[in-house]
Amino acid sequence: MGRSPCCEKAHTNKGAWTKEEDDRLIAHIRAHGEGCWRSLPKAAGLLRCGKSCRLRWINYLRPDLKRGNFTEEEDELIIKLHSLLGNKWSLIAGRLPGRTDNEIKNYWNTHIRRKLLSRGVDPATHRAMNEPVSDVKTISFASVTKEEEKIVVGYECKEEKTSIIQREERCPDLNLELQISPPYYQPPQESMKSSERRSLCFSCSLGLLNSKDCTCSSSSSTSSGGGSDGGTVCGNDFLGLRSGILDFRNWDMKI
DNA sequence: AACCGACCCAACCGCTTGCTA
DNA sequence: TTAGCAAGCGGTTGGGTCGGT
Repeated sequence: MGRSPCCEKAHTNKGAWTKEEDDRLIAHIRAHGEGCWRSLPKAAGLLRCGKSCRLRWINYLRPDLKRGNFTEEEDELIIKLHSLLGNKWSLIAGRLPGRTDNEIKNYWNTHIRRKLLSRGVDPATHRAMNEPVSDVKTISFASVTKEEEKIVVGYECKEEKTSIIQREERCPDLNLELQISPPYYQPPQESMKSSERRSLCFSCSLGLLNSKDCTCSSSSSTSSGGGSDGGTVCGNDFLGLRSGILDFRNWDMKI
Protein backbone atom coordinates (compact mmCIF):
# COMPACT_ATOMS: atom_id res chain seq x y z
CA MET A 1 0.00 0.00 0.00
CA GLY A 2 1.24 3.47 -0.76
CA ARG A 3 4.75 4.36 -1.77
CA SER A 4 8.13 4.61 -0.17
CA PRO A 5 9.06 7.92 1.50
CA CYS A 6 10.26 10.68 -0.79
CA CYS A 7 13.60 11.24 0.93
CA GLU A 8 15.73 10.39 3.91
CA LYS A 9 15.28 13.57 5.87
CA ALA A 10 18.18 12.77 8.17
CA HIS A 11 20.69 12.85 5.32
CA THR A 12 19.59 16.00 3.53
CA ASN A 13 21.14 19.43 3.55
CA LYS A 14 19.15 22.42 4.66
CA GLY A 15 19.56 26.14 4.38
CA ALA A 16 21.07 28.23 1.65
CA TRP A 17 22.03 26.55 -1.59
CA THR A 18 25.66 26.56 -2.68
CA LYS A 19 26.81 27.41 -6.18
CA GLU A 20 27.80 23.80 -6.69
CA GLU A 21 24.36 22.56 -5.71
CA ASP A 22 22.75 25.05 -8.05
CA ASP A 23 24.99 23.93 -10.90
CA ARG A 24 24.20 20.30 -10.27
CA LEU A 25 20.48 20.95 -10.22
CA ILE A 26 20.57 23.07 -13.37
CA ALA A 27 22.70 20.53 -15.20
CA HIS A 28 20.43 17.69 -14.23
CA ILE A 29 17.23 19.44 -15.23
CA ARG A 30 18.76 20.55 -18.52
CA ALA A 31 19.70 16.97 -19.26
CA HIS A 32 16.60 15.18 -18.00
CA GLY A 33 13.88 17.76 -17.59
CA GLU A 34 11.96 18.46 -14.41
CA GLY A 35 10.38 15.03 -14.22
CA CYS A 36 10.03 13.40 -10.82
CA TRP A 37 11.20 15.56 -7.94
CA ARG A 38 11.28 12.61 -5.64
CA SER A 39 14.06 10.83 -7.48
CA LEU A 40 15.82 13.95 -8.71
CA PRO A 41 18.15 14.64 -5.75
CA LYS A 42 19.67 11.17 -5.88
CA ALA A 43 19.96 11.21 -9.66
CA ALA A 44 21.56 14.64 -9.58
CA GLY A 45 23.89 13.75 -6.73
CA LEU A 46 22.32 16.26 -4.36
CA LEU A 47 21.87 15.81 -0.64
CA ARG A 48 18.59 17.67 -0.73
CA CYS A 49 14.95 16.84 -0.36
CA GLY A 50 13.05 16.72 -3.65
CA LYS A 51 10.76 19.38 -2.31
CA SER A 52 13.71 21.66 -1.68
CA CYS A 53 15.03 21.06 -5.21
CA ARG A 54 11.67 21.87 -6.71
CA LEU A 55 11.44 25.10 -4.74
CA ARG A 56 14.96 26.14 -5.63
CA TRP A 57 14.34 25.50 -9.31
CA ILE A 58 10.94 27.16 -9.48
CA ASN A 59 11.79 30.20 -7.39
CA TYR A 60 15.36 30.89 -8.34
CA LEU A 61 17.00 28.83 -11.06
CA ARG A 62 14.37 28.59 -13.79
CA PRO A 63 15.76 30.27 -16.91
CA ASP A 64 12.53 32.07 -17.75
CA LEU A 65 12.45 34.00 -14.49
CA LYS A 66 12.30 37.73 -14.77
CA ARG A 67 14.68 39.11 -12.19
CA GLY A 68 14.64 42.68 -11.05
CA ASN A 69 12.18 45.28 -9.91
CA PHE A 70 8.48 45.09 -10.50
CA THR A 71 7.12 47.63 -12.93
CA GLU A 72 4.31 50.00 -12.10
CA GLU A 73 2.07 48.02 -14.43
CA GLU A 74 2.90 44.81 -12.61
CA ASP A 75 2.16 46.52 -9.30
CA GLU A 76 -1.28 47.53 -10.40
CA LEU A 77 -1.99 44.15 -11.95
CA ILE A 78 -1.05 42.41 -8.72
CA ILE A 79 -3.29 44.71 -6.73
CA LYS A 80 -6.21 44.12 -9.04
CA LEU A 81 -5.71 40.38 -9.17
CA HIS A 82 -5.35 40.25 -5.42
CA SER A 83 -8.60 42.13 -4.99
CA LEU A 84 -10.29 39.41 -7.03
CA LEU A 85 -8.41 36.31 -5.96
CA GLY A 86 -7.10 37.08 -2.50
CA ASN A 87 -3.90 35.36 -1.41
CA LYS A 88 -3.93 32.93 -4.32
CA TRP A 89 -0.34 33.71 -5.14
CA SER A 90 0.10 30.92 -7.64
CA LEU A 91 -2.92 32.10 -9.61
CA ILE A 92 -1.64 35.65 -9.52
CA ALA A 93 1.82 34.50 -10.54
CA GLY A 94 0.30 32.65 -13.46
CA ARG A 95 -0.74 36.00 -14.88
CA LEU A 96 2.68 37.58 -14.48
CA PRO A 97 5.12 35.86 -16.81
CA GLY A 98 8.53 35.35 -15.26
CA ARG A 99 7.34 35.96 -11.71
CA THR A 100 6.94 33.28 -9.07
CA ASP A 101 4.28 32.96 -6.44
CA ASN A 102 6.93 33.28 -3.73
CA GLU A 103 8.31 36.43 -5.29
CA ILE A 104 4.88 38.01 -5.59
CA LYS A 105 3.98 37.00 -2.06
CA ASN A 106 7.16 38.59 -0.73
CA TYR A 107 6.66 41.67 -2.85
CA TRP A 108 3.11 42.00 -1.66
CA ASN A 109 4.09 41.76 1.98
CA THR A 110 7.00 44.16 1.74
CA HIS A 111 5.94 46.75 -0.82
CA ILE A 112 2.36 46.64 -1.97
CA ARG A 113 0.80 46.28 1.46
CA ARG A 114 2.60 49.41 2.55
CA LYS A 115 1.70 51.17 -0.68
CA LEU A 116 -1.99 50.44 -0.15
CA LEU A 117 -1.84 51.42 3.50
CA SER A 118 -0.27 54.73 2.55
CA ARG A 119 -3.18 55.26 0.15
CA GLY A 120 -5.56 54.57 3.01
CA VAL A 121 -6.65 51.26 1.52
CA ASP A 122 -6.94 48.11 3.56
CA PRO A 123 -4.76 45.52 1.77
CA ALA A 124 -6.96 42.68 2.94
CA THR A 125 -10.27 44.04 1.73
CA HIS A 126 -9.11 46.61 -0.84
CA ARG A 127 -11.51 49.08 0.70
CA ALA A 128 -10.86 52.48 2.12
CA MET A 129 -9.77 52.20 5.74
CA ASN A 130 -12.38 54.66 6.99
CA GLU A 131 -15.27 52.98 5.21
CA PRO A 132 -17.80 51.40 7.55
CA VAL A 133 -17.47 47.64 7.81
CA SER A 134 -21.24 47.27 7.55
CA ASP A 135 -21.02 47.72 3.78
CA VAL A 136 -19.14 44.48 3.51
CA LYS A 137 -21.11 41.31 3.32
CA THR A 138 -19.21 38.11 3.94
CA ILE A 139 -20.67 35.07 2.28
CA SER A 140 -19.59 31.79 3.79
CA PHE A 141 -20.69 28.78 1.81
CA ALA A 142 -20.39 26.69 4.93
CA SER A 143 -23.07 28.50 6.82
CA VAL A 144 -25.16 29.91 4.06
CA THR A 145 -28.93 29.67 4.29
CA LYS A 146 -31.03 28.13 1.57
CA GLU A 147 -32.15 31.49 0.32
CA GLU A 148 -28.63 32.87 0.27
CA GLU A 149 -27.40 29.72 -1.37
CA LYS A 150 -29.66 30.30 -4.35
CA ILE A 151 -27.93 33.58 -4.84
CA VAL A 152 -24.31 32.68 -4.30
CA VAL A 153 -24.20 29.31 -6.02
CA GLY A 154 -23.78 29.06 -9.74
CA TYR A 155 -21.36 31.57 -11.13
CA GLU A 156 -21.71 29.80 -14.39
CA CYS A 157 -20.02 31.10 -17.48
CA LYS A 158 -22.77 31.68 -19.97
CA GLU A 159 -22.09 34.53 -22.30
CA GLU A 160 -25.66 35.73 -22.59
CA LYS A 161 -26.03 35.99 -18.85
CA THR A 162 -25.21 39.34 -17.38
CA SER A 163 -26.04 38.62 -13.80
CA ILE A 164 -25.50 35.86 -11.32
CA ILE A 165 -27.48 32.80 -12.25
CA GLN A 166 -29.75 31.44 -9.62
CA ARG A 167 -29.74 27.69 -9.48
CA GLU A 168 -30.90 25.15 -6.99
CA GLU A 169 -27.52 23.55 -6.46
CA ARG A 170 -25.76 22.59 -3.30
CA CYS A 171 -22.14 23.12 -2.39
CA PRO A 172 -22.19 22.23 1.28
CA ASP A 173 -18.46 21.76 1.56
CA LEU A 174 -17.46 24.75 -0.44
CA ASN A 175 -16.29 27.59 1.75
CA LEU A 176 -14.81 30.35 -0.32
CA GLU A 177 -15.22 32.94 2.41
CA LEU A 178 -15.93 35.47 -0.28
CA GLN A 179 -16.08 39.02 0.82
CA ILE A 180 -18.39 40.81 -1.51
CA SER A 181 -18.93 44.48 -1.23
CA PRO A 182 -20.86 46.84 -3.41
CA PRO A 183 -18.78 46.71 -6.56
CA TYR A 184 -16.65 49.43 -7.89
CA TYR A 185 -18.82 50.01 -10.89
CA GLN A 186 -18.11 52.24 -13.78
CA PRO A 187 -21.32 52.57 -15.76
CA PRO A 188 -20.96 51.68 -19.42
CA GLN A 189 -21.30 54.47 -21.88
CA GLU A 190 -24.85 54.79 -23.13
CA SER A 191 -23.73 54.70 -26.72
CA MET A 192 -21.85 51.44 -26.31
CA LYS A 193 -23.58 48.38 -27.67
CA SER A 194 -23.81 45.38 -25.39
CA SER A 195 -21.84 43.25 -27.84
CA GLU A 196 -19.02 45.76 -27.75
CA ARG A 197 -19.00 45.67 -24.01
CA ARG A 198 -18.73 41.91 -23.95
CA SER A 199 -15.81 41.76 -26.33
CA LEU A 200 -13.44 43.36 -23.88
CA CYS A 201 -10.89 40.94 -22.55
CA PHE A 202 -10.47 40.65 -18.84
CA SER A 203 -7.22 42.56 -18.66
CA CYS A 204 -8.96 45.43 -20.38
CA SER A 205 -11.94 45.16 -18.10
CA LEU A 206 -9.49 45.46 -15.24
CA GLY A 207 -8.43 48.72 -16.71
CA LEU A 208 -5.14 47.45 -18.12
CA LEU A 209 -5.75 48.87 -21.52
CA ASN A 210 -2.09 49.11 -22.27
CA SER A 211 -1.36 45.50 -21.54
CA LYS A 212 1.16 44.22 -24.04
CA ASP A 213 -0.48 40.83 -24.14
CA CYS A 214 -3.85 42.19 -24.99
CA THR A 215 -5.07 42.02 -28.53
CA CYS A 216 -8.73 42.62 -28.02
CA SER A 217 -8.57 46.31 -28.56
CA SER A 218 -7.48 45.78 -32.12
CA SER A 219 -10.07 43.22 -33.05
CA SER A 220 -12.89 43.49 -30.58
CA SER A 221 -15.34 45.11 -32.89
CA THR A 222 -15.32 42.25 -35.34
CA SER A 223 -15.43 39.34 -32.92
CA SER A 224 -13.96 37.16 -35.62
CA GLY A 225 -11.36 34.43 -35.12
CA GLY A 226 -11.39 32.45 -31.91
CA GLY A 227 -14.66 33.92 -30.83
CA SER A 228 -16.29 30.61 -30.20
CA ASP A 229 -16.96 31.61 -26.63
CA GLY A 230 -19.18 34.29 -28.00
CA GLY A 231 -17.29 37.04 -26.29
CA THR A 232 -13.66 37.99 -26.18
CA VAL A 233 -11.28 37.49 -29.03
CA CYS A 234 -8.33 38.30 -26.87
CA GLY A 235 -5.47 35.82 -27.17
CA ASN A 236 -5.08 35.78 -23.44
CA ASP A 237 -6.67 33.07 -21.43
CA PHE A 238 -6.77 35.59 -18.70
CA LEU A 239 -7.55 33.95 -15.34
CA GLY A 240 -8.47 30.89 -17.32
CA LEU A 241 -11.55 32.60 -18.54
CA ARG A 242 -11.62 30.95 -21.90
CA SER A 243 -11.32 27.63 -20.22
CA GLY A 244 -14.64 28.43 -18.63
CA ILE A 245 -13.36 28.10 -15.09
CA LEU A 246 -13.96 31.63 -14.02
CA ASP A 247 -15.58 34.48 -15.76
CA PHE A 248 -15.67 37.72 -13.89
CA ARG A 249 -16.39 39.72 -16.99
CA ASN A 250 -20.12 39.37 -16.86
CA TRP A 251 -20.58 39.49 -13.15
CA ASP A 252 -22.93 42.00 -11.74
CA MET A 253 -22.59 41.82 -8.00
CA LYS A 254 -26.08 42.05 -6.66
CA ILE A 255 -26.36 41.99 -2.92
C1' DA B 1 33.90 51.47 13.95
C1' DA B 2 30.23 49.39 16.39
C1' DC B 3 25.65 48.76 17.33
C1' DC B 4 20.81 48.44 16.33
C1' DG B 5 16.53 48.18 14.06
C1' DA B 6 14.12 47.83 9.71
C1' DC B 7 13.81 45.64 5.58
C1' DC B 8 14.19 42.00 2.16
C1' DC B 9 13.86 37.49 0.37
C1' DA B 10 15.27 32.60 0.07
C1' DA B 11 14.01 28.68 2.23
C1' DC B 12 11.41 25.97 5.32
C1' DC B 13 7.08 24.19 7.43
C1' DG B 14 2.68 22.38 7.53
C1' DC B 15 -1.43 21.66 5.22
C1' DT B 16 -4.42 20.23 1.18
C1' DT B 17 -5.30 17.91 -2.99
C1' DG B 18 -4.96 14.44 -6.23
C1' DC B 19 -2.95 10.24 -7.53
C1' DT B 20 -1.30 5.47 -6.92
C1' DA B 21 -0.83 0.85 -5.18
C1' DT C 1 -12.17 1.35 -1.04
C1' DT C 2 -8.56 3.15 1.42
C1' DA C 3 -4.01 4.26 3.13
C1' DG C 4 -0.15 6.64 1.98
C1' DC C 5 2.69 9.36 -0.98
C1' DA C 6 4.06 13.36 -4.26
C1' DA C 7 3.24 17.71 -5.67
C1' DG C 8 1.72 22.09 -4.91
C1' DC C 9 0.37 25.90 -2.15
C1' DG C 10 0.27 29.69 1.39
C1' DG C 11 2.16 31.18 5.81
C1' DT C 12 6.16 31.88 8.43
C1' DT C 13 10.95 32.21 9.68
C1' DG C 14 15.74 33.33 9.84
C1' DG C 15 19.80 35.24 8.07
C1' DG C 16 21.87 38.78 5.23
C1' DT C 17 21.97 43.66 4.03
C1' DC C 18 21.43 48.47 4.61
C1' DG C 19 20.85 52.90 6.71
C1' DG C 20 20.78 55.67 10.82
C1' DT C 21 22.85 56.87 15.18
